[in-house]
Amino acid sequence: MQAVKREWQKIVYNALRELSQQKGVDPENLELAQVISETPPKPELGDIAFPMFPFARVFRQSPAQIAASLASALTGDERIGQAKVTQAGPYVNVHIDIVALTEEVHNEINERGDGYGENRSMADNRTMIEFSCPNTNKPLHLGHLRNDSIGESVSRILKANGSEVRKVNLINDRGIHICKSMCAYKEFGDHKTPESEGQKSDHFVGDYYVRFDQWSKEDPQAEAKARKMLIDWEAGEPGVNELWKRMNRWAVEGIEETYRRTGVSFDAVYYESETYLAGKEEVLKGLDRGVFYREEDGSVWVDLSEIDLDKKVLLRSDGTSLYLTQDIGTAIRRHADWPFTRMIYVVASEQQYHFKVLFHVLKKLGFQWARKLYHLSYGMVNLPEGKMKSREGTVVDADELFLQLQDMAAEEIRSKDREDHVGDVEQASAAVARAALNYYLLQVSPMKDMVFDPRESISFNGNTGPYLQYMGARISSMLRKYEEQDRSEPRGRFKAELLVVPEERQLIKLLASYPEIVIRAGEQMNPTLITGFLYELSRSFSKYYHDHPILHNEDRDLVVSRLELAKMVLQVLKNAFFLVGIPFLERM
RNA sequence: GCGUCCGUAGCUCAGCUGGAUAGAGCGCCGGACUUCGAAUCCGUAGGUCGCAGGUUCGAAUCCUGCCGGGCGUACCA
Repeated sequence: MQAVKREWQKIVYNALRELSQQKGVDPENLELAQVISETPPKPELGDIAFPMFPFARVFRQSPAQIAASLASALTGDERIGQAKVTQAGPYVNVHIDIVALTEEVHNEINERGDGYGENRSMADNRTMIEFSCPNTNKPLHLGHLRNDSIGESVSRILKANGSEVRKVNLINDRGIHICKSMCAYKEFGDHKTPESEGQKSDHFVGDYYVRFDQWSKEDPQAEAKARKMLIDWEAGEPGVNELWKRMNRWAVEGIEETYRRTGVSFDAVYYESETYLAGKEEVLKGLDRGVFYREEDGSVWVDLSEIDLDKKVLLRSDGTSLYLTQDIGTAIRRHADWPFTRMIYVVASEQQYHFKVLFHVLKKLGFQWARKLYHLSYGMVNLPEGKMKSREGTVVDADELFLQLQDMAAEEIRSKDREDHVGDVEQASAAVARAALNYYLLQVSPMKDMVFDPRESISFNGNTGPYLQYMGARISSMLRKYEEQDRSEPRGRFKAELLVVPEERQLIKLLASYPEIVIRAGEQMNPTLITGFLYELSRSFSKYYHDHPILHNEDRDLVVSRLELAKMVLQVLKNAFFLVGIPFLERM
């Protein structure tokens, strides 16, 4: 569709130049960039619109007059082929040759299949993208789910644009908060295990983190014990190390199970316990080179006045490192492991300051790639009742939420008497839950805070993931019906010129625009463009097949032509589904 | 205080590089199943696009100021 627009932009531009010569206006006053293409507000008006406002001055004519001259000049011109050009007020409207476009899109989608929409615009990119980054003291919550959805989706979108992509996770497996759950387990664990308690292992660990909180309120010694444990851990004390390994394994295994559930994966996993010392070394090197300075108490600082910020500690007075220090080490190590052309951090907006500082420090250290670091920040997820607060226990647990959605989906399948049709109810309901979750989370621009309404997200009416899946399942169902039909009848042939109703025209244009949507989503790193497109395509098709029978037609050619259109829609739905983590279902 | 992001219908959100009467979903009210699965479709009502200026032929969109809100501004992560 973009190609068609560009082509018309040139035709209109050339026609304008010719017109200018007739009027005795210097054509050099006209620029191609001034010829802006738009979409008319109503499809009856045309497919592409060119406003004539910018040319009123040079022509010393009203935009409407220019539009009228241009439309009549182009009408009958052989350059426009089967298309039509009309004037509507100050606009020149083009009614494109839809049959040609239909044939083109049909060929394109059939040839490229799952690859339709992919392009090579980012072919020279090696993108590393970090997301999720859980702590090993508690299970994932709703905030992580938004992070994961965005990270996974953006990764897929960048890949679709030709970039090489490496998804990395950074597991925060050390520090005082990890020691707290360990301490509580040591105190109250009584050799229990997730197996003995029949509990998901990360939840098992998380419960001890909560237990520590209670404990520290009753016993002032608790905090001291945790601090002591951190020192022992850093010293490599065997008993502590043993406990740490055990509990981390439980936490990580549980979290990985959640990833499998929600459809998230990584190409590489980093552990802070393995990289935190590297940061310290880098800071000390920077200190030697005079990039940083040392205070009297021994702490190491960076002066941020160059970026209008204050100053920041990089190493504590006792020599231990901080979050920022670790991230410095991790970044350097990652670039050494896999030299990227750019790196994206998917992290909540509350850490904007942190990344501003981190990127600046890396630049100061002289790393060229530091200018290619990007913080993809996203807003908070709130509940209809208000904010999630861990202290008040209003944090929505990821597993709990997912299972709740899955139950609702299963209930819906049962209430519609569809168990026999879907086969494995559990699998189908899990797929529906995934669609509901990912679509709901990716519908909102990442930057914005959002409200997650569990009830609305699990609703199967309206603008939801399950609705989109339903569209895919319905088309699949039609295709099956057609295959089951009596084969003795002669099959029809696909004829683009039979697809003439407005809804078909609309669908063709949507299908043709998909590749440019993928490009824009990639440039902006914004899955919203894909979710918006998906909804529009689904709604258009839904209305279309509701009003226009596909299989029930006398004309066999029309049946095949409409069926081919349905197949195209299905293919594009599938392709876009993949980019936003909606599982495709043949039946539901 | 400073930094940063946000402020569009009762609620949740779209709105491409500024362009023709600002769009969806939910909710409300009212229609459509002897025909491809009604998890659907159609229609009605509902908006001074926070406020005030500015740039422009034209502003929800760009600029400035104000008002309201989120987040940050730790030798926490």
